[in-house]
Amino acid sequence: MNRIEDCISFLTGKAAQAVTRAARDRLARHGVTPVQYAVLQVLWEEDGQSGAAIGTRLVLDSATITGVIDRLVKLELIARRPSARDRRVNALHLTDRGRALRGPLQAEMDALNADVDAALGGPAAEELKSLLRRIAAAPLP
Amino acid sequence: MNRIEDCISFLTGKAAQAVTRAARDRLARHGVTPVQYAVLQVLWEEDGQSGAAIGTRLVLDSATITGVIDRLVKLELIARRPSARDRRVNALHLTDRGRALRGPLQAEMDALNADVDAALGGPAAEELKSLLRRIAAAPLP
DNA sequence: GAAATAAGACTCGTATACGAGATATATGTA
DNA sequence: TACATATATCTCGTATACGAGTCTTATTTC
Repeated sequence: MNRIEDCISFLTGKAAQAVTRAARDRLARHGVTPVQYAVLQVLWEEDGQSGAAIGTRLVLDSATITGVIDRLVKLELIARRPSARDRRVNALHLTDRGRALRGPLQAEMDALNADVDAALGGPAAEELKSLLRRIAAAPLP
Repeated sequence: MNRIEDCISFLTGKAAQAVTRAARDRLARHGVTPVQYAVLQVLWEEDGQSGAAIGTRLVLDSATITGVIDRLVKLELIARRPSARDRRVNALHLTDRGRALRGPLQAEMDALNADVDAALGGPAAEELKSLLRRIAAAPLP
């Protein structure tokens, strides 16, 4: 592998960088980041989940998820509420502002997905997604 | 896009996360990170390049490349040497230790690429690389 | 040649990302 | 019940990543 541009880790990183930049630009219009969006998306599906549950779903370390939640709380998009069942847990609940962002943010991300479809062509985009899923799940030694 | 797992930005990010983790584990045996490896790879090709040239090649902001170079200097793998031609520039030169890492580090990354080939199958891996290049180069609005 | 502009490197602030470790609480087992 | 273990969250330190701004030096333009 003589050229860095042929190295799989460089290629995946730069593809993610390009897509994440587009996502960041779109989401920044609404004051949130891509990872913050991902957490909100999980809570829009089911409110009141724990940080650990969200971290598992998004494949994020507990140290990382703590910081993301801190900033979402500071933005008043979610709130920590102690769980009655398990006193180690803070249940995460959307605020009204957090709920209100659902439509606008999903529209931005739908547009981004459409942009990628347009750039690659629909079948190639589906093929890419399929390969990305396989790589993300592959057990690399 | 109702599920975060179907969102292209999530998929590219998680694929990159998986591959980068494998690269980090391999490179950590030699005390360097994936981005530090990328900088070394560029210098192995041609020693004495500027930070700006490397940043352009690796698609890294000047703020980012400064930090990476700082750490490579601290590791004594490269050294900053003022350029005679342009006094704004620090030419970056490999040290003996930086040169000595070429074989071992390239072997690690060759092994990683082989792992991905094995996980996806050769043709699928080539197809993935091709799609990743297209996405990285796509002009997303 | 002087002024405007551009480019290289750097600093600062913020946001992931993660290893390591600390604390509090649950859970399983002897 | 007592103890060992596991889990949820958090803190700290380090490393990208990048926007914004500064400083110095080149280059362009008039």
